[in-house]
Amino acid sequence: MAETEISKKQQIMEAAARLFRDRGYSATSMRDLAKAVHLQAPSLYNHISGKQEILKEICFQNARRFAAGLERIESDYSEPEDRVRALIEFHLEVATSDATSITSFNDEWRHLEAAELEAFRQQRKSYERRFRSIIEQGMQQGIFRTADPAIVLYTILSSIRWVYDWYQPERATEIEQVKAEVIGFVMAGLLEK
Amino acid sequence: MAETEISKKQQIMEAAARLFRDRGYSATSMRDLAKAVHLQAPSLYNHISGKQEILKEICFQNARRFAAGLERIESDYSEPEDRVRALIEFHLEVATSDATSITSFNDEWRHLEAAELEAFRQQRKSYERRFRSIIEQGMQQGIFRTADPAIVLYTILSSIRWVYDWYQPERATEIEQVKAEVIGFVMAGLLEK
DNA sequence: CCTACCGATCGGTAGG
DNA sequence: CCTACCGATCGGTAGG
Repeated sequence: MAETEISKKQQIMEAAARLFRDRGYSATSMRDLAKAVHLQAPSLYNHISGKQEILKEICFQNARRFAAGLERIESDYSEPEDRVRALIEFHLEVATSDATSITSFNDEWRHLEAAELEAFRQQRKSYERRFRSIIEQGMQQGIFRTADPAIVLYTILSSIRWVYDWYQPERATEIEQVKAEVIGFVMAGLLEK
Repeated sequence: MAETEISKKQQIMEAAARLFRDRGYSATSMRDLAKAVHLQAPSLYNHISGKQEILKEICFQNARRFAAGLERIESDYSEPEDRVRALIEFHLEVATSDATSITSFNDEWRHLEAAELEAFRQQRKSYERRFRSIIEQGMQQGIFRTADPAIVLYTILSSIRWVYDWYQPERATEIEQVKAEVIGFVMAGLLEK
């Protein structure tokens, strides 16, 4: 049945994301993964073509998600300040709504094979370039403090990353506070005066 | 000869740190490591007791380094603002002087075995507690903006981390600029007004 | 979806 | 410091 097929593949993908996050791609065996979804290892191959495919899907699915988010924010807002604020909020939203998949995306992409690794790097580079040009615009307009845009970009992106490792669903009540404070902190570092 | 023994072990440790950074602990085989230092795999065991020992040494050596740095800064400075500034500069100095070893320390410690993992987590927790209490002091004194000290701590620590991944020795001329701008950015987010 | 099984590679030891 | 080699485990296939 197509319906159960899809659902089982989804289960496998989610279990894989969790295992990749907890142990890393290389330390996760297909037998570990099979156990997590109550299958024997060979049965996995009825749903997926291999370990590498799982990683590929996780990485590129998230790359598309970030590209789409950036697209949306660029069309919803025109001021650099609003755009950066929305981007930080977007990153934090993703971090708290789908933390497991994102930590694979953040940390395990280096285990992609050569061709996919290259494509992934290019997509990330493109994302960074667009984010950076928003920062540059804000500096040119005198809204942001003048600084090296690349340094500012990486500092902002990194400053968000701890949330992926730290966030647990039980802390749901705190998440709005976390968002507000991280945004406050970063914007204070960014804005002129 | 003791002298050559020490030097060869050092070569192994440095090659391992580089491989762990590039491929991760699990994806690095003892045969990879042997090749990097021009030995056959079994010969490694004349210098080290096993793969796990290498990771243990990298992680705890760096834990001691950070503990010592914090100790020194706490005795050299008394004002929270000076202490935080010095801590950020210290992290950036370590990142640029010994990037390979530190990325293992940052990312590969989760592959420590149970007993060491527990000890490592405790040491890190202790470091974070001391750093956080400096932040709390600054807030109580009205020097830092009032916020959740834990959120501020993790945001600061993360905002420094990209340098480990990004820094390459050829960029030595830029490093003073990177330091100044990261410190400027973070302190602007932290300071009242 | 399973059992049976493949060749490759793993960390590490024996013995010199 | 090497050759020879160990048992365990890896990702994945055959065949039903």
